[in-house]
Amino acid sequence: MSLRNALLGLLVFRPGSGYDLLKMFDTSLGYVWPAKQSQIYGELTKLDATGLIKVTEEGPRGRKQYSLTPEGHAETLRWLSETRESRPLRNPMLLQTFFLGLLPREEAVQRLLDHAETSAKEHDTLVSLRDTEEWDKDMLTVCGRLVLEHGIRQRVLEQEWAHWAAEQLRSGHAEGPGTTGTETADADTTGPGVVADSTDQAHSGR
Amino acid sequence: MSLRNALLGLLVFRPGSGYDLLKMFDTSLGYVWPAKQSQIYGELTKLDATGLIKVTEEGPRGRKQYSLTPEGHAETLRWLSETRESRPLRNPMLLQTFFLGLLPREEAVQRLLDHAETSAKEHDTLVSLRDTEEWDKDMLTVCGRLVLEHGIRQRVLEQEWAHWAAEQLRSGHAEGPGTTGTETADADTTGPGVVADSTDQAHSGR
DNA sequence: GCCTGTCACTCCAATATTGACAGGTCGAAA
DNA sequence: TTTCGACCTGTCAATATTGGAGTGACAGGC
Repeated sequence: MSLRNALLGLLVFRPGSGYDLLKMFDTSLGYVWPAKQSQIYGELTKLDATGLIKVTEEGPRGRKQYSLTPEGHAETLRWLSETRESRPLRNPMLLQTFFLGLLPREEAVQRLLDHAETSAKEHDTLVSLRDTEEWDKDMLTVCGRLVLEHGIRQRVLEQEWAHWAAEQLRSGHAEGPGTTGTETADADTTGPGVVADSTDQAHSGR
Repeated sequence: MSLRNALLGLLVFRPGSGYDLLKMFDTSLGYVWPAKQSQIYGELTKLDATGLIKVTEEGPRGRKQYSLTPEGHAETLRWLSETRESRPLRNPMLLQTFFLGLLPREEAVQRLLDHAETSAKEHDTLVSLRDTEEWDKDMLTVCGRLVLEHGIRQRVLEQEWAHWAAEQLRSGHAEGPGTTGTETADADTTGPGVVADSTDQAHSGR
């Protein structure tokens, strides 16, 4: 539902074609809400049908320039004032981290360090983006910068955390299933009864 | 594709039913990869069909206990070693922030402060979770703690950032479209020609 | 005139996710 | 004994997202 609002939001500032919007997603908005071309065009069609935007001009190669209708403008303001229910965000990296104990310790550590390095690179990219003047051209300057700053801080956090986590594992409690060799894929990594079954499960043991 | 791996990952440690897994998503894994009941059951069926897991036991109320097959175990290890392509994560909060300039300044500031407060609450929840012993029962202790720590640091970041951002807006450059009244929903908030059109757009002006 | 690159849109199949509904079992308390 | 609150499984429609194919128009350089 938010792609829709992202598009409306962009169109508040200036009318634009699907292609224009796509470019903006690629260069800026996509950092916080990625969207593919097929999704953008599809959503624009729907928004047009709903009456939140309309075609105000047709250009060279079938180019359609969309603008907000008053309803679209209202909808955007409504959306902005709406209370967000803070649902947890999907994070593939953390998901993998959750199960990192299944890898041999050095590999697990390496994975974390890789993450730190990736984050460092992204950090540098964002910083140089911040310090560039061109930026003002296609970003919604003030608030765009807030978002950018968030990204930068985020990358710093990722690095610090990853190094800390790697250290945790290295100096780690010997406890982990840790060194599950790649060769023996035995099912009883944890052994039986590691976890006390809760309530009803006692049945199945019978 | 990752829900699948999340399920496999959980099943490495102990066999379990859809219901068991659902509970784990609700209490732990769901913080980094939310999933609904309907999705979990569906995915389990698919995994069973693929041969990555199998039913090893049937319990009281039609309960089916799934276990990993050797293939499932292998798949999990493969997934863990796989290089993640770091795609930007969707973040509704940042998306809204991007367009916060459309709200009157005080409201925008308030939104940010609300976010700080929400994060503070979540922070406390996570901290108390960390300091609880029961935690060890259903979490994959070592790595689970790494993930938890990430969550805690994240919430600290959110608070710091939100306060910083709020300050930025408050002391802000008067420039912003800022004080768009709620009453007059006029379309020309930005006025014409704010942004220099790039390349091809010149056509449309003709 | 031809070629290449960019612009610009449409359509589609596959998969992922949400939200809601439906239905049955068991244990314990009232 | 009934009833209630877990427990436990499923299905469905709607929507969101990904990834790609296919099409044609226009501009500039050769």
